[in-house]
Amino acid sequence: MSKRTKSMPEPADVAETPRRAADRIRDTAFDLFYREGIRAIGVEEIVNRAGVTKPSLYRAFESKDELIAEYLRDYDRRFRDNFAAQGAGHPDDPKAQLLAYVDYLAVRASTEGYRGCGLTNAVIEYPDPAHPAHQVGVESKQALRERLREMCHAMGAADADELADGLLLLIEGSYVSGQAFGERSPARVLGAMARRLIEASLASR
Amino acid sequence: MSKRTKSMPEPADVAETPRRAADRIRDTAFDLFYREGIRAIGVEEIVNRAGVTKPSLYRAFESKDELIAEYLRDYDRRFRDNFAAQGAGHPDDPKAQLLAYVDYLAVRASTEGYRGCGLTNAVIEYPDPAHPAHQVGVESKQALRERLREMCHAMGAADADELADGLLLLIEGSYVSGQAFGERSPARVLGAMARRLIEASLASR
DNA sequence: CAGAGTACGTACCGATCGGTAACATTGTCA
DNA sequence: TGACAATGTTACCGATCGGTACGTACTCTG
Repeated sequence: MSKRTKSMPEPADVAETPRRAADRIRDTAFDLFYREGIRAIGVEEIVNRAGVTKPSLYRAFESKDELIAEYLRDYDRRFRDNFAAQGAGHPDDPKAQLLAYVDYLAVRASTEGYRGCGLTNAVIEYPDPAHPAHQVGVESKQALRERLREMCHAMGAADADELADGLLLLIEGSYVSGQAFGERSPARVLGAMARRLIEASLASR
Repeated sequence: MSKRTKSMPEPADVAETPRRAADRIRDTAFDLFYREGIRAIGVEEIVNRAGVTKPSLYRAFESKDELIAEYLRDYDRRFRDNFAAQGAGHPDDPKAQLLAYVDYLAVRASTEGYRGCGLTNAVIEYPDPAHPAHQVGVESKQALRERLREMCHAMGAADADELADGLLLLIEGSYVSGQAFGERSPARVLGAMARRLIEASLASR
């Protein structure tokens, strides 16, 4: 890792600490919005912690609401990636893929300081359907529901849509319960419960 | 319904529109906090809608945080009452009591404009464990978990604690999903899923 | 080396936040 | 009638909110 020359900056070699103000803002906002809540964090705190200034924020983002929407779209992207990554070890086996994610979530939602799903939290923080935060959150949840339906159908469940909704309830329940119970979260039984619902659906085929 | 005499005011006969400023504030705060979110509502808006003034609020409540805690304690009280009321038709039948609440919730969480559980929402809005709103919310959830465990044990479930947590996940999932999906909420399958988990637990006895 | 364009900071805006001091008004009781 | 408690009125506090006008430093290009 040698110091790069001034005359030839390569984008890749400064990836550790983003040099662009917009990137630092994005990263800082992601962290603060997720951990502390969106309404709880003002733009002042974001720019302070990012080591930049307010005008830099408003040059890169139209408004705080737009920054929030950006954060949530980013969160959604990471979620989809992670959801896919957890099941990557089981190609063409939707049931195993689903259980892999569920088992992952059961652990993650039972760690101290867990803060749930950023998208779910956003929908709750912004109940107004007209607010971008609400909209992005809802769209992501609809996509997840659809994905679960596809998987349940693919695994040959008798009542795929119903099973998918049941699993969605368990998953969302794990998101929020993790925040209230910490290490002893009810989310620890998520895997067992998901298996019971799935088995019941596959048995009654 | 005759007009009461001035000399003998009865507490019960003015219940419709509370005359005391503190009561009006309490009722208005309950409504606004629940529907719009706690952080979204300022004390100014509360007193305006309640038709009172700010000093009246601060004569009755120490601070906004204390008013929030009061709101949540009130919410918890109503929740317990309602939870008991739904099962009141089935004395000495914990399974039927639980299913009665679950069936009630499935309908309520699938109505347009549903705003979930005020306590769950508060825990999400105030992730800081030191904040009274977080604490009251968590305490209420712990009590619910304990209640579910008792009921699952009483109905003779093989793994009562595990089943209780599974049902808690379904219930909490219904609270939050109702806000994202409205009428077509996954919460509509809550009853069917709860029954499957319960039957599985009772069968393996 | 000049000049353009980009990236950023200093300082400030009006509005609203939670909260309070001082005083006037009302209705209820003795 | 007169005391008391409850409420309203008005005006204000410092802090923070989201947002912006304007000046400055750097870098790339001619």
